[in-house]
Amino acid sequence: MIVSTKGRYALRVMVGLALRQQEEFVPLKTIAEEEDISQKYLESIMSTLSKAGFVDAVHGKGGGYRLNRPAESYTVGSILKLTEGNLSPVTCTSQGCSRPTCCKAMPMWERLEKMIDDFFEGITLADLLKEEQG
Amino acid sequence: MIVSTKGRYALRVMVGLALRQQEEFVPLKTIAEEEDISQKYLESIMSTLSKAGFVDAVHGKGGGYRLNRPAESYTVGSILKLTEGNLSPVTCTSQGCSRPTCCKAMPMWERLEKMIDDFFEGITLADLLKEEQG
DNA sequence: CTATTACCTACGGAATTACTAGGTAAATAT
DNA sequence: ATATTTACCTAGTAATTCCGTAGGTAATAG
Repeated sequence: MIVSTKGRYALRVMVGLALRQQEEFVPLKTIAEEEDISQKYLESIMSTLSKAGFVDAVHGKGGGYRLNRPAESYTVGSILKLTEGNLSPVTCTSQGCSRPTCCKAMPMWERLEKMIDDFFEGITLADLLKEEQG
Repeated sequence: MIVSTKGRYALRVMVGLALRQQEEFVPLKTIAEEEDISQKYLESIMSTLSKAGFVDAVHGKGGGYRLNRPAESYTVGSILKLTEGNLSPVTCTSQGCSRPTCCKAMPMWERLEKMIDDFFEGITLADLLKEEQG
């Protein structure tokens, strides 16, 4: 599997924040309850998003997190790459091939990786907001 | 990651067998040495391929494994699905979504899964044989 | 009947994933 | 000031998956 819970949670949280635009700061506790994610686990995810500058964070009462850019400017790819590390479908492309001189499959893996990257970079948070719910 | 060593080894083995067409039976030991894969680990992979009827196997001297169909008839997708179980990029599509009624990302995951499936089903062992080596 | 091969069940170590525990620091309200 | 509310930090841990290993049994050929 390419995308673990960490990346999927991050995406859900970002969608949730995008629904509020940049109106207000939303405390972690509220996000965790709304998204039904463990508060403690969510901390580490928000920390990643905050350090990377994807969200603004303020301490104290009335504080919390909010987006600092419009939803159109966040690609799904950027969020997933940040939280997952990378989106390589095989270690061959991310960590090198063990048989570089003879691997017949390498060109295929490279094409696949590019296809997946293009897919995720072509979708923004704003696109996700438009989706019909299941 | 979508494709683990198990699937990648299986693919390499099948490519190796395809190079020999259906001329001869190749013993596991030979395959393991050529592909530099642990003999014991390879056993479990060959067992999967054999049970699924992807290869013929015969015991005893002069025995081993060989393809039972032309290389064009094996899609990469069929080999990887067999050995990996599934090729879902997220558990949401393979094991169900934890928030089916409100997940904005679900349509995206479904599109991605289909894209990956189409990709792998569109490539055969014969296509891989034509690839230039790295 | 011996050598060579595939086949089978079970176990084990390492890495990754998905959290949890317990505190500190900053901002605000009173 | 001080209490409350929030984010931030370091560390640990349980569960799962991945990647193999160990040790045998069954079939085939010479």
